[in-house]
Amino acid sequence: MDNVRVRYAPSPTGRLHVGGVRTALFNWLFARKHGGVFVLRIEDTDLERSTEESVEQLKSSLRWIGLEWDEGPEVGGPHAPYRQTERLDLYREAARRLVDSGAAYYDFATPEELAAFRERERAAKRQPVYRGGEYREMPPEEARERVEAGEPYTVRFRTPRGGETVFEDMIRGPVRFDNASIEDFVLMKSSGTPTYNFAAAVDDAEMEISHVIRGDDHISNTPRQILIYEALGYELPAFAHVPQVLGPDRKKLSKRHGAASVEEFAAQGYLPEALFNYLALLGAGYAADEEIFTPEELAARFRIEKVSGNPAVFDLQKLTAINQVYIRKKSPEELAMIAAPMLVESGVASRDEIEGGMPRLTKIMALMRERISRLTEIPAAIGYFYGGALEYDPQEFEKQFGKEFVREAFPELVERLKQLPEWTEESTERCIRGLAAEKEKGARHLIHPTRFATTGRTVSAGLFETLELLGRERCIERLERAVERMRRL
RNA sequence: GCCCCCAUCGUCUAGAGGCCUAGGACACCGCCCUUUCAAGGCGGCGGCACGGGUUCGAAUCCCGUUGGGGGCACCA
Repeated sequence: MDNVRVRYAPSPTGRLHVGGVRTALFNWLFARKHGGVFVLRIEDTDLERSTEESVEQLKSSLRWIGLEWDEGPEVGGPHAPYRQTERLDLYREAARRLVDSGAAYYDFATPEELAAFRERERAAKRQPVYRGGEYREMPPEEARERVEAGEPYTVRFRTPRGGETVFEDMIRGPVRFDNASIEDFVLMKSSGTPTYNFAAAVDDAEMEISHVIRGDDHISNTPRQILIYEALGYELPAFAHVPQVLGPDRKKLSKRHGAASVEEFAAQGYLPEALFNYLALLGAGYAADEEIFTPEELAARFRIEKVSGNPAVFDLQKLTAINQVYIRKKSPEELAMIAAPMLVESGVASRDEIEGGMPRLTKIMALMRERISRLTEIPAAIGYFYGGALEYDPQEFEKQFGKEFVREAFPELVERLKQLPEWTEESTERCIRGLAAEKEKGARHLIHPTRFATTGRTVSAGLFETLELLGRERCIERLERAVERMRRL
């Protein structure tokens, strides 16, 4: 396939939805696979809802997840500008051509008249298909006069009354629509701005987009855009409509389901490469033998015709599982860099403590990296490596220290640990196992209370490596406090 | 209501008429490893929506039903 040019064309009316990223992702994958160009175009013709803030969010979300565009805002390109509000002349010019050729006409009906028409049709149990009423056949000279007189108007497409418009969807095969069901849709609004269908078709044609890959909510727009392409004399692109991303209730994924935008997932501790990998897999029809892939591998294996036509349910648990895999793939150094600001921010440790202790933080992350599945778990998971005395859950404390053997042997253990000439994983292990052996008890009888006393938890990484990283002073202090408290039981 | 799309374990999927006793992954449940957790290993539970055709043979092809999704704007 040569000269592949695809595009992602969001409207900046909110945060980037994961369904949107997935569509962008498929475009990107397709472009990479075929050595093509990935274009970003901002569809901001809805002046009411588009915001500059959304444009920025869109761009930063796309970059965060690793979808750099080859042409588009900021990076430029041969078809600049890439924002529809900066391309208005193009649409006006195209509209003029269509009116001149008779493919479109001026319509002077007021919104009230249109509403009345629709109501009448519905009352008569007919599907309202507006055909421009008297204006469709108004002599061009008369229409032009009224336009020049300043009367408000829209430009409508003169949809053929019969026949059908068919296109070959790369995912679904042939899709057909009766022209009779397509009304004379608006091309230019009375405000002088183009409608979505018109702007999208003109831009896709002018930007020489070869494959239009977009959400399946656009299927019913496709025949209109094809009609526009044809009337303008452009060669048609290929189309592929990818399904939506649904929540567990099979409704379109939204904030109600926990998170729906890229920013929300980032805030919840998901790694960009994990979201990328998961979303690329979702409904893409990759062979199911493996599932952890780099973007390059994903691109090499991507086949648009394998994409499922079926709406896919977003599975947070699976994303989390993949996230865990990617966390484990990160180096301890990288994780320490990520963890540092989180620890300061959550008040777990002071800035000085972190900055002076990066080697130690790195070791901590090496221990903890396979025990967390989201970045946001870090502060809570490693908090006990910082600070002094711990809070103990009274019930659990009693469970751990109420046993006769522990009450007898634990103070002795603490004494011996204090005497240790060096404080290492090996020395503490020898000490604890040694005492257990002397008492003819399994080492776990000492290991569990020691873990609880030093970490305040019943779960942690291996005890001896944890002790070493915790440091002698902190451990002894916590152990002695535990002994004291035990005596008060 | 009308138009369009879709239909394999709970979820994502493999499957392009015989390789299917329907395979994998996540989740779930056991067992193993073990100092707890995690990771890892082994095993288990669980599905072709339904009804008609076509065919020697259907998860695979056709029709219908049901179900889900989307669209029917001077929104995109």
